[in-house]
Amino acid sequence: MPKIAAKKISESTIHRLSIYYRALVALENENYKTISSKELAKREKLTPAQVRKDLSFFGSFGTRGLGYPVIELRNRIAEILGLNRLWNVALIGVGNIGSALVSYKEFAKQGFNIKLIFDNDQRKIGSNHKGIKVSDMKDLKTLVSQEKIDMAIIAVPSAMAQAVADEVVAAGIKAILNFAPINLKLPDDVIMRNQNMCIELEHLSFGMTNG
Amino acid sequence: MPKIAAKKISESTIHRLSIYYRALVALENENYKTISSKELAKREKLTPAQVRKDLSFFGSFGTRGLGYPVIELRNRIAEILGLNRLWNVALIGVGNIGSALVSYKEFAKQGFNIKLIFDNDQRKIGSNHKGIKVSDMKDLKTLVSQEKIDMAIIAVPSAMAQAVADEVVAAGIKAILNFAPINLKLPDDVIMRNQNMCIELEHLSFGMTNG
DNA sequence: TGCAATTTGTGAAACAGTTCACAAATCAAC
DNA sequence: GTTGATTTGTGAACTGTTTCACAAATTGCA
Repeated sequence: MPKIAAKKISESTIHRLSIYYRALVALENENYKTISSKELAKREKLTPAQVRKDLSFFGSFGTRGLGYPVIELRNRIAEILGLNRLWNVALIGVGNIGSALVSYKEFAKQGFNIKLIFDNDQRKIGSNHKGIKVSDMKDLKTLVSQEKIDMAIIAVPSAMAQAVADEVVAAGIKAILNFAPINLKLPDDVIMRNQNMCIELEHLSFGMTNG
Repeated sequence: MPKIAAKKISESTIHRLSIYYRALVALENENYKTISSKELAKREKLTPAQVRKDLSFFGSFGTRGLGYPVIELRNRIAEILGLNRLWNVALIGVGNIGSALVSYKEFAKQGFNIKLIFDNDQRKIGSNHKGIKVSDMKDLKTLVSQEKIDMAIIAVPSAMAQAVADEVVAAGIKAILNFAPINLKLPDDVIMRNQNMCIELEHLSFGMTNG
């Protein structure tokens, strides 16, 4: 496996890598063989220099005078992002958000495979969601290690989120996507991303108020 | 209404404002009367200087030696973010994500009121979601102006998202929260935020791969 | 082969965001 | 009041990110 991130890669570069990846998938479908930084930038409302700088952190896979080979670059970015493998994901909490996520096709398409679902509501435990039986939270540790879970998605009410996060960490999971609108306290070796839908709406309302 | 943003406020500051807002609501419930930048920073894993700098863009509402008055600051941030009013929101697309959003209580709690739901699937039109009847996309323009809609949430499949966005813009809406994983092309006077859940998972898989 | 056009890769410059450090304001105690 | 402790508000320094600008590589065409 190639060594990456000798220099630290910025959050924004990683984010744009995901954007490039999607753009390249689209370009492949449109039968492009190569793409220049100029054109790629135009499509995604970025600058050509930014595209080149981002990609240059990971090596040089373009051809001067021609651009980047679409398929090769798409593969390379997939490799960098860790998308050329399957990730086993456990979903904790099968309320509104949780049940939407089970059916969200983009996850599976990118190799994120929701393998286990947990809840602590007795009425939900045992029920079926898209072919997955909801398990009891108390079996978390056992099942997570049995099923080799890599990541957890926390979609429980705010009040329970920290306790759930602690259990997830205790079960040995090192990556968490958190939908609860609170700031989880976690050990340094666990990576976490927050997905707070209200904050995005608030960004819009800020824009409308102070435009 | 007070004039804000003489200097341009950065995206990150706006984002942190939402974080401060939540922290202050929590502090109010814990009966804090004042809070120092030091303590607020500690709670949200930021630096005291950052907190002070962020708040200073909007005036000075702290007391030296004491800190910030919790209720007053919470109110002021609500005002800055535009949270001291109701926003009428139209939801377009009532699939997995869409129906989760209708029931998502945080929206209503922050004054984002989903007033209309649209879909183009005949089987869904007329059906009820949390007391809101799903309308036909072809009535978008009429209903949006009738109900004084301020914002749209687009939760339709990627392939339809641009066409839907065009209709939304034509209906006079100036703010869009987009859940489709594509880059919408919009006029300059329309503000838009993307909410792409896959990208956050990819960020985690990057972290796990290159940790 | 040679020449014009194109486009990458990358140091350097410019810009933006964060942290530092300290004067000024306030508080609490005596 | 005066003193000592605390904490804000903010220029200045610093750090990180983006953009610029150009040499080097490659293509396509004559």
